[in-house]
Amino acid sequence: MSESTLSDNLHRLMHGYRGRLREEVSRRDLGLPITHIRALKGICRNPESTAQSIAQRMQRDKAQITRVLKELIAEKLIEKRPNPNDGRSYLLFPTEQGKAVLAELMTAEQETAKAMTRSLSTRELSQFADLTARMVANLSKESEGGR
Amino acid sequence: MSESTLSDNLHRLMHGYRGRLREEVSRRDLGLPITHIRALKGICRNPESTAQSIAQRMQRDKAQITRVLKELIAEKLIEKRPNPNDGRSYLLFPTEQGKAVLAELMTAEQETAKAMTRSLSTRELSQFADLTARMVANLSKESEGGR
DNA sequence: TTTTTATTGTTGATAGTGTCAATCAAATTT
DNA sequence: AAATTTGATTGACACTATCAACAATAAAAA
Repeated sequence: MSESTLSDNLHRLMHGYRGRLREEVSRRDLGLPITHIRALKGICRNPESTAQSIAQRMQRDKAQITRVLKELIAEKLIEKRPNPNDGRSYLLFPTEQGKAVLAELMTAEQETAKAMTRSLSTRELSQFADLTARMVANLSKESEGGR
Repeated sequence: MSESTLSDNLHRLMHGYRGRLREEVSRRDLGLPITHIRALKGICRNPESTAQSIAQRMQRDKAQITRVLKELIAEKLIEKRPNPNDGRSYLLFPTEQGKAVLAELMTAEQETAKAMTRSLSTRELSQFADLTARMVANLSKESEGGR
């Protein structure tokens, strides 16, 4: 039995993490879905962000990103201005309110991570980060390896 | 910077994993969504399964489970029979076809896991499993700890 | 036993997420 | 100039998650 608990463990972890984060977020009366949070974070952290760059960084469909951005704009957490270097695209900036909200969101995220990793040592945490990153890399680069 | 790549790493890993698994599954012309796969797996592995037990094991909403089961039944991968011990519930059984499909699905899952973990040693793999399980446990048990 | 409460499964409603295809405008290449 | 590519948007749809209400049955309390 338990031939591949890897899969189930991943699902459980992700589900648990997202649920807990949502709790922390709504406890602070920040009614933002997780994708919106991640997008806002990306925009705050990376100046000169465009819809395209956010989509790439999050590895999400650009259609999805367009909709998320539209909602972030509607809630006045970000704004977009024409990109002086490319008439097709817009640069994305957090508003003051957006920055403030993100700060709270980051606190919520840290609380969640803290609860989730409360029994892990620093060493184990960095091991986990390392392993995760390597698996992500394995999944993205297709061409090489055993195929 | 990078205060909490933990969150993003998890998202990326999960997204990558699910995408890859979906690929493997559809390559084999098994048009099953991932939740359905997990439910089928649970039913095959655990005799005497009920909707309730599946929902608990997967930590999913029972409404969601009801719908998934309905579809698995429609595709003749499982069947349900009245539970002799409880007039409210039904016992779930895989059909022969269901068992056959699951076998293929498990192959797909293993291929995916193999690709994802191709650069990890056995030791690292079990470390990862251990850390994941501990985090899941941290998230489920609320009461104790620092709160 | 009768009444009350809890559990199992179902349905409806709605929100969030992911993917694909088509479109328009601007940029780039030919 | 014409053709192609790219950035953003929209439409359509499938998948996933959550909540509330409900009927039937079971279990507990009175």
